[in-house]
Amino acid sequence: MSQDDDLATLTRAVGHPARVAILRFLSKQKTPCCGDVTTCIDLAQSTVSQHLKVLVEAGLIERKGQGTKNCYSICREPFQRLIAGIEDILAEDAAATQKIKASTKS
Amino acid sequence: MSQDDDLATLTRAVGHPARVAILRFLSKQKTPCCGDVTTCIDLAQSTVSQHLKVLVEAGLIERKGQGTKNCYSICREPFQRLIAGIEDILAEDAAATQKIKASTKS
DNA sequence: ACCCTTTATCGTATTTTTACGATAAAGGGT
DNA sequence: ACCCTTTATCGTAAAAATACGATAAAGGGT
Repeated sequence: MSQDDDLATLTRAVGHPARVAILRFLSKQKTPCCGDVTTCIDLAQSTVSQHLKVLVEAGLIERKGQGTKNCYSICREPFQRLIAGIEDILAEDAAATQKIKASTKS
Repeated sequence: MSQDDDLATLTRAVGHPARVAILRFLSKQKTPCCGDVTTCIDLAQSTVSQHLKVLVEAGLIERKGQGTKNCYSICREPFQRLIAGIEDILAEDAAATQKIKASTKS
């Protein structure tokens, strides 16, 4: 997977109000189960489960099956990768500016 | 617009490989026009224009109509907002950890 | 004035996303 | 063993995203 695809996958997974809310909730409440999330999100249980699946498949969260109660928790690494990807885009801007400055100076 | 909605809008706008590629290109090449982007992206001109529109509407890039040649450039502020939003989610995690540590200690 | 380039928009088809209810699987408690 | 809770998955309907060609608008050059 290219870097662009990776960043697109990560941002797309975050890119829904319900999923942002879920991520924030997971961050506050450590490893809550699906039901905990559902009561806080005002969406059907199946819909919440689907959003959780999207986040798991993107690698942003992790499922820990504890019997009948599955718990979820945030994975920090992909978020760092996301931030790094955004910063990388902005950095290329800075690099380009640098180049222009250098060539103007000479 | 809530903070969650804002972050969702920003990440959703980034969340497509073509748009990531466009953003990266805009960052390297300062204020290129639509045609410049089109030749680099291998998509129809109308499709590229549509992607540019998505990015403009999210506020991530800016259009500067220079007559028949419209030029685009990156807006840095919303990217910072995006990063801040992600960091905010992770920070709540840290804050929660802090709380747990504090309560365990007392 | 004329043509040519550039690019946004329109119309449209296809695919994907989103949401829900219903159902099934999987344990936990008694 | 039985029921009850929990939750993923299936089926499905509606909405949104994605891509393209065709077209129109808007200047630039001669």
